[in-house]
Amino acid sequence: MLIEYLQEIKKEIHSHILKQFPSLSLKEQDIRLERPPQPEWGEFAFGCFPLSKETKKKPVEIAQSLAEGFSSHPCIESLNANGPYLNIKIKKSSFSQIVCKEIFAQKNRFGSNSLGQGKALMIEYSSPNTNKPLHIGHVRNNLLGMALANLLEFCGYNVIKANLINDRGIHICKSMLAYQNWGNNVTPEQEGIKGDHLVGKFYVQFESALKKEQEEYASSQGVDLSLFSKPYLQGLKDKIKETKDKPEKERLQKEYQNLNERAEKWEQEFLENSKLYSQAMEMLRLWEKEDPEIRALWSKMNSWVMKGFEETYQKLGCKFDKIYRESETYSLGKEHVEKGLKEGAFYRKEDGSIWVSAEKLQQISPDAFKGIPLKDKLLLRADGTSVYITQDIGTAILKASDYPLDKSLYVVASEQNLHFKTLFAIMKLLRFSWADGCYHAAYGMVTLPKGMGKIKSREGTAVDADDLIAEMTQRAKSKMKEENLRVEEDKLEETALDIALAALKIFILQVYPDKDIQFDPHKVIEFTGDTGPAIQYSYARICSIFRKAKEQNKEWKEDQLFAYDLLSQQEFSLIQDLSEFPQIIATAGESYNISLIANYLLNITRKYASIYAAYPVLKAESEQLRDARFALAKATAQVIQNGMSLLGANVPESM
RNA sequence: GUGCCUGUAGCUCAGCUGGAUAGAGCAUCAGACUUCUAAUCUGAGGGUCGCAGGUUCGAAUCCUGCCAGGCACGCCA
Repeated sequence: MLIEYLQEIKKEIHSHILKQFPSLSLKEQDIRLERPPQPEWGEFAFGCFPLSKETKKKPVEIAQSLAEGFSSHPCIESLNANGPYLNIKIKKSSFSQIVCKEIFAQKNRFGSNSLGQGKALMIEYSSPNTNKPLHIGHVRNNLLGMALANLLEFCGYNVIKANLINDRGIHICKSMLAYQNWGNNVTPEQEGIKGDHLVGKFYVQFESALKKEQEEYASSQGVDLSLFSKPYLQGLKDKIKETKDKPEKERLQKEYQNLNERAEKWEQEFLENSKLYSQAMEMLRLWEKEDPEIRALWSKMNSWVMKGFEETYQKLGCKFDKIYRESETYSLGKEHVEKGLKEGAFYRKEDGSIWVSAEKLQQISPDAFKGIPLKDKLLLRADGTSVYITQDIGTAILKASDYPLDKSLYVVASEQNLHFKTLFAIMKLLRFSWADGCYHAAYGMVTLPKGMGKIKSREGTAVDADDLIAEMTQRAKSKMKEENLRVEEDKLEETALDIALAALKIFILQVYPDKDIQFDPHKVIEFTGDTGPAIQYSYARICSIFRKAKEQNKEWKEDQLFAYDLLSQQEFSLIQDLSEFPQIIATAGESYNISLIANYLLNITRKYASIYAAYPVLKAESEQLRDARFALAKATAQVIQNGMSLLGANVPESM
């Protein structure tokens, strides 16, 4: 077994050190083996720095003396000193044998572990609003969520994938109102477009009508709207920064503050006078009162949207075990807020609204709120209607009562960091034992390049998920036709989609989750270089080798001892990379960091491509060498497949 | 203003639990298809790791301060 083998090497190094320096307090688990920068130097390296203090010798001397004093060991070929490092050369043949044998034996389980054995974990992701179609920002969420779910399942957790549908609120009513006003009772079927796109159209229509109304109102009041606009205010901000003259700077700052306040006030005033907005609010009230007509429209439009989402989910490979709807959880949230009030966790203001105090939050989670000048948080309005966090409280409690959860992950953008800190603290205040298992798996935004503003559906700057996938699939298809077409006609569509999705998934998942991703809608996601298709390409070429081998009657069976010692340094180095896959998975699983896997796959793909060009399998100089290369190819393909499947990407056998 | 995140090659990103000469891809230039799939490979050029201090035998990595960008601080969701 691989783990035992690596342990054995550590053990030997440890005991070898103690032989020379018996008085050391060094423990076996303190031995950290690294990988030398040059493969020729060896497979592992031990830096002698930590021994220097106790032995009162220089690391260089220690390495020297350790190398000289070594005789032999079944796994270790030789020890060499190189400066302060003790470089270890192992018996490559037996190591390769162990690695490949393990991969062949475990197949698609290779790399898995039992980190989460016996633990139930819920992962909530996607969580869409039912008023507009999914865009590139949602795609990042969906891909991260699905990949995390796969990864954690691979790490032994019993994973429950949940989706919380945001199907209630003023934004939903906006689309509904637009449909009622201008929709002429059209259906997605009549229009021939997906339901989410149709509803999204009405949402945009509402927003532009509202904007028009706003402009009209402004001119009737003699207000210059351009002074309140984002670009103008931003320009003023930039000017303040540039201004050196103090009095002038202060004057500008005052002007900025003044304008900001006026803008806010005016916005408020407009909404109070807006016919459209008050219609939408009236609709929300009717919805809360369960007005049958409004509820019927709501159900109809929601089902259109959900049907549209399901199509997109299916393409992206997103699956869910449990669907929660905000419309079904917010009243439970209200109940628990009332309960918390009775138990003294919250307090009630004179107007009847219910709050949690900043002090209580700070007390229960001091670390989370360290240094933050926290304000009291509203949990329930005076009129008894719920706010955003009310329904999240309800949903969290419902989740834990539906399943006995050890961990509960929320895949939500990092802009909501404070919200989740607050939510989790409230759960602790309500003394739920599972509150400590809650974790916000945050990720950065998908942004447009500088000067292009923000991604916003209602302003039409969003990159639509369906459009993007369709366009990429089209490009993959023409690319395949451009090459020698190696794919059967009936598999063309499917393969093109696989390639497009792999490109999209690797593009997004290779980036460290905390980082923002800059996405230029005018540039395409590439298919060449360090991309998803490159990983698939390596896999397809390996499959091709085995197909050709079969045609040429070159038999190969994996359950043999191969002459791995004939392999080149470069090839052996790849075997060592493959042996590290389980460790990558474990680290990724512990830190919820998907990008480690994507980058690992790109790394081994690059190495394999180089090996592919330099070391032919079928035309190897000897049969023994050929068989060893078969083994390496097979093992590489298996690891690529395992890694890609965690990222939710398919690997076609030809492309 | 306060807090969190980010700053590495022209561009997009790895590396960050301190360790050997800071790595890829794209773009640029020069090579390689009668060869297991050229969506590839080989090579070249390209870096004050935001800046300044500190800790250390050793810092892209840890600490402090500053600078720049993003986000949050709503009876919006």
